[in-house]
Amino acid sequence: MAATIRDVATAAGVSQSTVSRALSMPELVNAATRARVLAAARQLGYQPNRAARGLITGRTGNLGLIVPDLSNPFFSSVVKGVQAAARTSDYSLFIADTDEEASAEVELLRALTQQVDGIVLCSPRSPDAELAEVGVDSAVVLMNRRIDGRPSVTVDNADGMRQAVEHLAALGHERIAYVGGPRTAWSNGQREQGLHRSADATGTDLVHLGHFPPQFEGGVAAADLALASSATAVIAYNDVVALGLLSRLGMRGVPVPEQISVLGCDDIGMSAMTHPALTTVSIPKREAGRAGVAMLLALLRDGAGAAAGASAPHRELPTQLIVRATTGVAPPTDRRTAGGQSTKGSTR
Amino acid sequence: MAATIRDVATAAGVSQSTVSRALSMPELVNAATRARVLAAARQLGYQPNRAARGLITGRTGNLGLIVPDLSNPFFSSVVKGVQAAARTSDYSLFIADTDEEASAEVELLRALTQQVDGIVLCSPRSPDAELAEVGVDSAVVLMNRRIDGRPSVTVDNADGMRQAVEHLAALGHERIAYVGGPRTAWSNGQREQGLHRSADATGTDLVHLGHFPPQFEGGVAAADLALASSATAVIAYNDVVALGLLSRLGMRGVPVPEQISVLGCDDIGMSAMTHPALTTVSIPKREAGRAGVAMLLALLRDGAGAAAGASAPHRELPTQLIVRATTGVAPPTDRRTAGGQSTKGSTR
DNA sequence: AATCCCATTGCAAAGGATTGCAAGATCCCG
DNA sequence: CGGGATCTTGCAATCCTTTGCAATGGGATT
Repeated sequence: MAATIRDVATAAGVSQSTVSRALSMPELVNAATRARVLAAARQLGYQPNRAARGLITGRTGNLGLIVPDLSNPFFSSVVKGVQAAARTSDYSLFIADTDEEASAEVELLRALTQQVDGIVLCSPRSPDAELAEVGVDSAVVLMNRRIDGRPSVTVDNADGMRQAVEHLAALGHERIAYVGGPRTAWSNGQREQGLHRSADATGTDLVHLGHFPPQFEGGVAAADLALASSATAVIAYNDVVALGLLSRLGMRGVPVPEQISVLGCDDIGMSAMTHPALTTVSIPKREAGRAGVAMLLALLRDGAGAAAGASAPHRELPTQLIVRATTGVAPPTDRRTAGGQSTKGSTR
Repeated sequence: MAATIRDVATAAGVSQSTVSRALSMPELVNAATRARVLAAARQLGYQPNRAARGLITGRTGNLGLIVPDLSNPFFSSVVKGVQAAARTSDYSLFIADTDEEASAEVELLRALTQQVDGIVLCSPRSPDAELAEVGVDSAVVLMNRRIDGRPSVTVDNADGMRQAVEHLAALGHERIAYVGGPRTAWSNGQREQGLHRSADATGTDLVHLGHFPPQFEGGVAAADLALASSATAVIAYNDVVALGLLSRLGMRGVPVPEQISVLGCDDIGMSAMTHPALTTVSIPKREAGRAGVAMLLALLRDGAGAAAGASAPHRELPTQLIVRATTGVAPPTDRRTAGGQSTKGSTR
């Protein structure tokens, strides 16, 4: 049905090879011939068949992206960055969502690997060991996860937490609660480390409330624990969780930030729009997506094998605290546990 | 590098054709031979090269999905439905985001068309005419848009609006404002029609506030107009816009639903989580995604050409009003414009 | 004028899988 | 035991491009 290279060749009165060259290595063919070929190609609406090309060149012109949850605004932003970068480089993008299931990751990785030239694996939940054995043959860039010897793009989570803790400490908070994300999320580990270090450095207490699903409901569930912890500030694993916190706090009539300060992470669009607007550690999501693709393409250019060697490229993007309205000066000591009293939980 | 069908053939001591048949038409080959082939294939980790297969069969095993904005929760839900359905049918999915730009649609459609067997085009913003000339060669299922002679999946927007208006009328509202979505969105037109019809039927006034971007900011911008319109209830094009409305109303200190009721559309996850929780017209998003894929696959099975004929399949999914907390009885007449007084705009 | 070079172009071989056709084997029935 | 039907299996063509190699022809050099 569609025009093939033969049709173009016939129409232009040349051989297939000449058509092929006219299109992909223009300097090798005579200007006049090239013009004739291009005209014929345009007129027939010719577009090279990517399957056939892929068959012989061994490259597909496709990239893959695997994320834990497309409906998480953090990931949609990353996706947009990846998408934009892929498109400007003339690559098409396969996107797969694992629904936060670690087992789906390797499976998808395997399924995708043969149809793409490279994969951006975003925030993988699988243990290092499983990840290690996959994707050795195709280029894979890890995002939000660092494994020795593998290319990766990360953000400086620890520094973000440092900014957050210092901000809170400066406001007089002495006891800070952390609502943890998935145990399997590398970035969660990073944040906890940064948190502990900064808490020590500033001499503030850090109470870890546990691990919660990185969703709104997770925050809702954590809110009461936060209140009962007698902390005057809560840092959430991400903004969505922070929104959940805010929601439950509002429901219980706890004024934010008067009684308790709330701080998120990611800076999703929604965060600026709540009341009060959420103070958060901003992550350059789109930029991360773009960087991932850039790294992938560089890998492909230099030969994927080369990168498997000792020096896997790594890029770390900065984070930035955005102070909005959910953080304020710590309440005077006597008011500290006032709001939490309605629940009969201990203050610990 | 990877094992090819030849390797398997050699290992199993049969010809390539036998391997091919053993894998894709098992009943045609002797049980013993088949077992031998399968063993060899498994042992070598053989996976058929999709490009090569696609070259000869003319099918890629891929589907495409085009949406206006991946970061809109409505679309992420649709994506999830499409994704799930595609995966269970062993298709891979290309996803493209047009960033709400109509021109990107045809472009992407064209680019994608050669790499996929079929495309789900979700909520296209392009005019009918442009859409008509594209994708005649590959199967395209329209979603949230109906064009004669083209397969489509839609939801019963008009009925959703009927439910909304009747709900409000029953609560005593006599003047309802509508915050319109993009002029180019088919579903917006449908909603307006349903709105007018139901307003007439119930004898309520309908005031159209104009067209706004289908984002949070759109709702923020529309809130003041709504207040000034002296309507006692506002229906928003979608939930995200409704959230924007709520935010701005909150900022102005207008109590919802005491002074004004707010009603959204889509039922995105967030809607149930706001305070007060948003009354909305729920759309079966995932189901729509699944239905789109199902239709696409049916089309492919029956030969895409056949469907181009007179009877393009169409499926309309129901909508369902979900009453939550942002709608309440209309305020008594004397209070009607009270809250709006702080702005000096007229009550019209 | 003979030689050599270079630019340009065509031939034909991949690349990996599917599939129509035909051949060989097996089996049943008369 | 012969003939036909039924299973199995292999051969070889085909899908569309890319690309190494060779051939052609003209121009420049000696």
